[in-house]
Amino acid sequence: MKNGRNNPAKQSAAPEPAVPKAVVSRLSLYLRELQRLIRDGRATVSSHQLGRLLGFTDAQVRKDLAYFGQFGYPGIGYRCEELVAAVRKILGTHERWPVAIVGAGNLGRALLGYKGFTQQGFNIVAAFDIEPATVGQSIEGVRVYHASRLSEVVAENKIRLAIVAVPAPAAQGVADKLVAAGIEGILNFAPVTLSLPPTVSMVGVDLAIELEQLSFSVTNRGDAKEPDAKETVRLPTRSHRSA
Amino acid sequence: MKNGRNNPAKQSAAPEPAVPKAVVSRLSLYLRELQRLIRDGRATVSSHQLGRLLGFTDAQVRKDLAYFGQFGYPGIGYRCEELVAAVRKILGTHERWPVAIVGAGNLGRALLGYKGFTQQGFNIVAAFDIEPATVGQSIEGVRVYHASRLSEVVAENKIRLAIVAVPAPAAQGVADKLVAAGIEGILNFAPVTLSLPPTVSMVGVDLAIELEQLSFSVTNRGDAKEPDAKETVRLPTRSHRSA
DNA sequence: TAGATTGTTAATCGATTAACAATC
DNA sequence: TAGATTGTTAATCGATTAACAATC
Repeated sequence: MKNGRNNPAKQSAAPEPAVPKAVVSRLSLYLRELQRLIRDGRATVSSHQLGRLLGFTDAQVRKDLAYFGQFGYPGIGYRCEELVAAVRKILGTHERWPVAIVGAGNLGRALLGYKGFTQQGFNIVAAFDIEPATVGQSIEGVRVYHASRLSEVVAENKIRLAIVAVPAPAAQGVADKLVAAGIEGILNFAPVTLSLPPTVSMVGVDLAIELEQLSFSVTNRGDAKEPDAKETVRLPTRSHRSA
Repeated sequence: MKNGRNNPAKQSAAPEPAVPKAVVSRLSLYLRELQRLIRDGRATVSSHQLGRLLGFTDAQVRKDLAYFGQFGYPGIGYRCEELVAAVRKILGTHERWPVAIVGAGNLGRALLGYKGFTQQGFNIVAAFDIEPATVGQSIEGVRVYHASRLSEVVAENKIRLAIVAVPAPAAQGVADKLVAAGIEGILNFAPVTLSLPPTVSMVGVDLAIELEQLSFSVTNRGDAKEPDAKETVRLPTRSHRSA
């Protein structure tokens, strides 16, 4: 119906609006909130309610979801269970992902024991390090291999996602090995910019940078919006990277 | 010179364009890259070079910096040392921040030992927990107090920033106590939306969500841009939350 | 039915990019 | 000087919000 007429140039393969990164990020927040609503016994939720919980407008919630299909019921809202299933399918977490972690130090060990991964559909199935004292150990039930066995173990376990938790100077080398091993996505905790081929996705989490963002907003207070302090109710801060 | 004429309506207190959150986030990336350039012995860098390293345009780099002043030299570029000092001042990390951490479990302990915080101007000076076995301990040289002593210790040490690393169900309660203690900014690792007064800033890091973002981009591959594969050189992935 | 709420289009708003005079 | 690069304004692009017919 749409895109059919008056566009003789491009024939097949509609350009597909391409989902903005920000939309996907909010999708995860919707999912988290929906799961909590279900735990609290809620059966349905409106875009207005869901938005209010996260500090978004109802229009934004509907628009975000509309990128992927029609999930709501006019007059009713969204059925929580149903929407959770839909969002998980969109995000790809309706099936479990085996994940590798490189670096079993301070941070790596904490991540190995993080329950949230398991709960949301990720299983850390292998760890890698080069410390002789660490290699061969089993941490939180996960075996630590020597980094030289990366390709082998990744292939054996059909691992597509990896977490990098090594010191900054080692990160690029590790990333190169992960790419060579066929890894498709990297969650990078090392405070460095990684050079990666465009075929590999990356999400970076720099813990010091997160604190810097806080430092900035705490330092520059009173500047931004203020005029409309009409809301008496204590509203949730915008959750993920707000401030 | 600017804003002087033809604006008789608003008299004092110029509206101040208000810095977009995305700009501040890139500022941290510029800082990280500049620090590496200095380590590599570079004295100056152009907006084009700095942008290239991070996957931004030169115009964006200049525009971002222009929000805060004039730091460059036409024909030369930016002096790295000088720009680092300027950016740190903007972010507020030219002075050290004492930070509290609540939750000395799995993740909390890892954060207590994280060197990156110290390097970028943050000192974790106190930890809090409620586990009798943990309270009283000293971890990585940081004393663990009982959570009931929050207000007291926060005031004594003039702590303005706190890290929340407790289980999800405890997070809101902890946040309330932090607010009551006068904390101004919270780095939240608990996978929940916190309700906070607008006077308190928050940055949220949900580790499972970061993996979900990866899962999405790895799942939806081949969709987005592709047409211009003119770059043969392996360019850095956009560093912080790219993909 | 009246009330609630969706999906979607159009209007608004904001952020990025291009372009260029000024400067070293 | 010619070449490089800034800071800034204007043009473009994209994302958010408002509005509303369709639906339950």
